[in-house]
Amino acid sequence: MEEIDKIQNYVARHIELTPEERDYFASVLRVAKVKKKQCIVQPGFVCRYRNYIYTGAMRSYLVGNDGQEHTELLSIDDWWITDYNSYIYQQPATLFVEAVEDSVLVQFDHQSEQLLLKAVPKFERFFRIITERSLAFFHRRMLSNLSMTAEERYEEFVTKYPLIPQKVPQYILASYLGMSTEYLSTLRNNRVINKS
Amino acid sequence: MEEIDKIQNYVARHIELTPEERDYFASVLRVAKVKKKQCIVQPGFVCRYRNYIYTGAMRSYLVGNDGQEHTELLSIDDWWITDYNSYIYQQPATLFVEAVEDSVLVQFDHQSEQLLLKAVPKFERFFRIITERSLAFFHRRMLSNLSMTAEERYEEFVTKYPLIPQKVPQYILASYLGMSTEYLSTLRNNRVINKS
DNA sequence: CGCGACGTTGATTTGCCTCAACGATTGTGG
DNA sequence: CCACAATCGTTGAGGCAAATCAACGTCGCG
Repeated sequence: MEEIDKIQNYVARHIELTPEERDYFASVLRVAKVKKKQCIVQPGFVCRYRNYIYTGAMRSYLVGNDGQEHTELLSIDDWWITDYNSYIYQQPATLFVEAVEDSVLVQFDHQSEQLLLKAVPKFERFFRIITERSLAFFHRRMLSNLSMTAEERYEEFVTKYPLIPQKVPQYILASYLGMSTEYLSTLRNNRVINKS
Repeated sequence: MEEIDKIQNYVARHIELTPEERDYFASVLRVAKVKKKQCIVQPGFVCRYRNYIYTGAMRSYLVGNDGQEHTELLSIDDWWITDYNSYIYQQPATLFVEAVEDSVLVQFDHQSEQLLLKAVPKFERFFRIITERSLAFFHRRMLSNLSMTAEERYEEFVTKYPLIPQKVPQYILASYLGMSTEYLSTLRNNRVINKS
């Protein structure tokens, strides 16, 4: 299957596997297709899967006490998504994980991941590396949120990730960047005026 | 040395080492003592070390374009600190890493860490686990910053980490929580009034 | 065609910042 | 051991970035 091939290539960029190891790895994977707006994780239920996005776009978000949605992570092809705290500690989720558009995922379930790590310790290295990169990403985002204004965060986002705003409705982008939909809307219009 | 013993115990909680592996590990470590206000990392220089805090308290912070300090991470004994992006990619730092009080650190330099990973692959597992936890922590902090008010973040912080506010001056706490010193000060006083 | 999802716009409000001045505490050199 | 200067916290006045509220336009889809 092409979905499995793609993630095999992804893994091969970081560690070298024997054909047997590749086969074993493939055997623990599972492909899932989700429709736009469908949720694969909900608060209160333990999150079973770490999801590699083959195609599509997903997001994880929290519904606050005030009823507002706050997007924790926006993720597109060749990236990952899950309720991270729920997945690694196997505790009830606090987030929704939802398809922003029709998507195809490759899923790792938690128990198989543990078995895989025992059987093929090279995967420790694989997960170390991708976790380090994800952490470095979150460090950068944290700094942006602490030190930049709403407008600067928006500008930074569209220049760093020009593909995402094309796929994602603005109310989601706004909730990811930590501002209201209305404010993002006025920012975008001021922007057009300033540029001309 | 007791500093080395402590980190050996820390490691032993996650992986089992042979005596030879323990000795090799100890040989790549280095103990550093830093005085309050001393910086061990500065913008523009590549960050050489990952630091385990034996005793003391450290922080990493960014000086924004406006000249304001934004504390990325506050860390005390038995935790870690570094300019993460600088360390793992070995690129020039953007942060200061400073001692909040006199501290004793156990330092891993980047090159030795790579050699250690080759020589003793079990450490892949060790770093995977601590990186996962750190990432989970950042996910939670991200959500707090997106969904909570300044007052709620302060309340959460003092109940979760009651030890830290005792060690850390308020202007640092404020810059960690993403608010001004003055505002944190008024929050604390309103709080006293409301409780009585 | 009609409804729901999404984006926009303007008026008003507010959480938090900035600025400025003033105590309190700490530490340091003479 | 004291005097003086930093460093740190507090308080209040005023201001601004961004939220909220409300109403309306538009598009896509069942």
